[in-house]
Amino acid sequence: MGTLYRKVQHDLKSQIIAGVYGEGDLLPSESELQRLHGVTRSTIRQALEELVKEGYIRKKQGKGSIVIRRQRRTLGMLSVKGFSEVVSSRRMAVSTVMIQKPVISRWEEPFFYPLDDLEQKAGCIFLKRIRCVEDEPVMLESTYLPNTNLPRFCTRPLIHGSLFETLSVNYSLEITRVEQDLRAVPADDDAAARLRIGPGKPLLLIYLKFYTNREHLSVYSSLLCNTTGYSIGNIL
Amino acid sequence: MGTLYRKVQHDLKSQIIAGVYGEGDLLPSESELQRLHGVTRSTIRQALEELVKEGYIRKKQGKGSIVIRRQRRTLGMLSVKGFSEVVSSRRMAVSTVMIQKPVISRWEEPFFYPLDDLEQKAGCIFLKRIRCVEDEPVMLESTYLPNTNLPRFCTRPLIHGSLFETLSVNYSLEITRVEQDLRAVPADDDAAARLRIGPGKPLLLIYLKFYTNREHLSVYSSLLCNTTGYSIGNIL
DNA sequence: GAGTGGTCTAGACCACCTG
DNA sequence: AGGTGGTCTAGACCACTCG
Repeated sequence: MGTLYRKVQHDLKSQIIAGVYGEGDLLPSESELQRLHGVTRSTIRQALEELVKEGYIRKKQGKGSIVIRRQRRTLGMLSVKGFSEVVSSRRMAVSTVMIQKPVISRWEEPFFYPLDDLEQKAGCIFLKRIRCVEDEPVMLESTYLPNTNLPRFCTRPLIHGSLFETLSVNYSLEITRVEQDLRAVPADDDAAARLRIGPGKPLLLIYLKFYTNREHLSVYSSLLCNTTGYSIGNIL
Repeated sequence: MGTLYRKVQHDLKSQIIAGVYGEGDLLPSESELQRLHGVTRSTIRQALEELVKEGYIRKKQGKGSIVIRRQRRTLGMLSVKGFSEVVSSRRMAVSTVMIQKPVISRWEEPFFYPLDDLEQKAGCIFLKRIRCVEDEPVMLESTYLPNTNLPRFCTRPLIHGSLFETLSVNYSLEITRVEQDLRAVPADDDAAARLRIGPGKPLLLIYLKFYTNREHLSVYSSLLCNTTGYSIGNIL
């Protein structure tokens, strides 16, 4: 933190995070910040420019620097939010039915994503859920994660029914990156029955790999989505 | 284009795109650019800063400003790269067939995305292309953009066959954000014929809205993808 | 009209890279 | 050692917003 503008940037960021300036508030004007920090306006402007890049503020000519809602990065299509969070923010009744509680099993062969040696050896924890909107099944989700250092994962229930919340709270695992792979496929008999549609009807198949802050521990999901009633949109 | 730094930015961008400075080349130093354009270094630096944001160059202290392969931010699944750029980076033979050259027409009713009044009034420029990999048609792309202040768009050919490059170079339009909407649908007769598959086969339908740096000018695309041979993956 | 951010000038010193 | 980009100063004028 040797430079002046970094110091100013850090100060302002701290204050925003601490709530000194809330969403929609104006930061002090550039000339006022200039006085407060005892530097020139260029230096202040550089600090503010960084905060714009980081998504803390936006600037409006003639008005000022406005604190904005800190929005989560969208990591690929689904972002890091879970299903419940996503759909419930749209005021729809969502529910999840656990078809297969977490169990230790083998990795399916062939698996839809290449696994490294350590993941392969560790074996697999598997669970399967149906996601419903307004009591209508819309998504069939199979999740796989390597069975490494996740004590009692299969015996304790998920926190708030959320996989990612459980991983975060119980095991300090945070999602860092997502890869995905999309295709349209005809429904097989099992999927057709569970999603209550005709066999052969088009389904959206999404393979997901969620990288975490722990090496050799990624979460894999395959989603089969009936998109006739609800399409899969952006999450911002 | 009133400002000096925009002028410098535009000049340099044109030269990079024209190949005057190729990938890996160094731009003239800031002090040299200062002399060349007859402005102060701050102005030059602001222009270069913009080019960094747009992904044309990166800067290295003690070295210079280095032209980089143009890779845009990943914005949602498809990123802002065009089709050619995406697939060709994987060493496959890709080609595009223009089915409908850009023409002025009306917006389809109903349109897949809500349009604002100005867009609605402006009318629509429409084009339709088939994307092929290894001479096999895999994607049917319909593109719509409001007919506002895009002189000679329909009469001039696309630069390198790329829509986004044309918008950037000829009209200084840059993509800022993308929204998308995904679903799986059965192929209709037209799509089935053009993609050489059976009618009713599952296709991935992607609606895209590309926001630009100009208000009331967004680019809309609908993509129909045959994912049996090639799935739609992440672009990083 | 007063205050805001946007642009621009003309300098200066420093940290970093390369020959 | 000489050139590069990184940081910073001390001014100036303009375009925009709002009361």
